[in-house]
Amino acid sequence: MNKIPIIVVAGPTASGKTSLGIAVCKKFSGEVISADSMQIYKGMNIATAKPTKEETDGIPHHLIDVIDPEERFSVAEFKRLAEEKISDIVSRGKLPVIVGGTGLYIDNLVENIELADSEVDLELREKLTQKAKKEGIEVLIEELKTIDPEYVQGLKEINKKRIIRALELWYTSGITVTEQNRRSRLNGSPYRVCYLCLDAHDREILYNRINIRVDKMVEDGLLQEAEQFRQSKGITSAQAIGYKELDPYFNGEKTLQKALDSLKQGTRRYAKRQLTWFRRNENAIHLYIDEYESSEALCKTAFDIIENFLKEE
RNA sequence: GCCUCUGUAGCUCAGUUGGUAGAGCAGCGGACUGAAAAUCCGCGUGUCGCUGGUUCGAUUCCGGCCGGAGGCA
Repeated sequence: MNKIPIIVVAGPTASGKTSLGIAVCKKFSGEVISADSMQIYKGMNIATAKPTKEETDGIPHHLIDVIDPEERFSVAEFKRLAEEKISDIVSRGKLPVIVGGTGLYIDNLVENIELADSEVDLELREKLTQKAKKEGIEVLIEELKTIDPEYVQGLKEINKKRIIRALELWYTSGITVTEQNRRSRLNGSPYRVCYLCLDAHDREILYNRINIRVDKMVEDGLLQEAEQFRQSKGITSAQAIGYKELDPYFNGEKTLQKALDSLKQGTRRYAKRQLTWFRRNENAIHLYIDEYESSEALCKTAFDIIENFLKEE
């Protein structure tokens, strides 16, 4: 069976993924599938730097504004939705272009990592969280040791969230993380991927773009949007960078300036984590934004790479 | 012009009764399989303003110079 060619445009926040993705779509008659854990939510527009109607310029964008902020979402659901979109796009003779900064989502999709058949059990999760709080995480580690000793042994550090998830997986599906990890890659990927990743040699350049972008968000009404989500207190919006950092300002504990500084800092740290994620991907072709005179020059290089990629087969 | 205080990491500052130094914040590196914009783990990155002197040895003591703050004129 022939593999389906897809393009990925990844990279840290504020690196220019959106505009490159759109340029690629225009050039190769593609459609964007957003791989962004926050842009998927309705209404969270300014903080997540969703492309505006003008920016998209007629290019269809999928998986943006499809989930209510109160609703839970996960990699597994992302993969399911994205797979549907890919076959739809391909059936119409268009090229799927995955654009986004959520590395986990992208890699699960393109590497076809198959997760065990299990439902998320928020109640159980909460119970385990409480238990860890009261009796200490060590108790949970001991418990997990009897279930999946291999996983516990391989842990390089104690990460509460992952330990709880491992127990949750076992109690809801009867499968250990070790077993799931083994099974997840049994079926190879149905895709042939051209994985482009925006990057910068000089971190300062990226950080400056972040600072400018945040100031622009404020001009565009970030405060009003944050206040609106403050009322709803959805589990998701509480996580988004751009709202939680403004809480101390609304509570009168911080000046706006200070709150915005920590918002920028949070975004910088996030960008760093994204870079770490993408850096380890050997298949990614890194395009360094500070190697190019202009965004047109960068686009041209990307176009050449994609053209060659599509010619192969 | 004189007097006082001051100069140590990117920033704010400790410290060394003389044996080339350490906190917080910032930063850097890494992990990542159903919350991932989440959640974790690791790492001081330094001409101790410059220059002479004393000393086995000076960031520390002494002199001069330069920069900063304040006071008196």
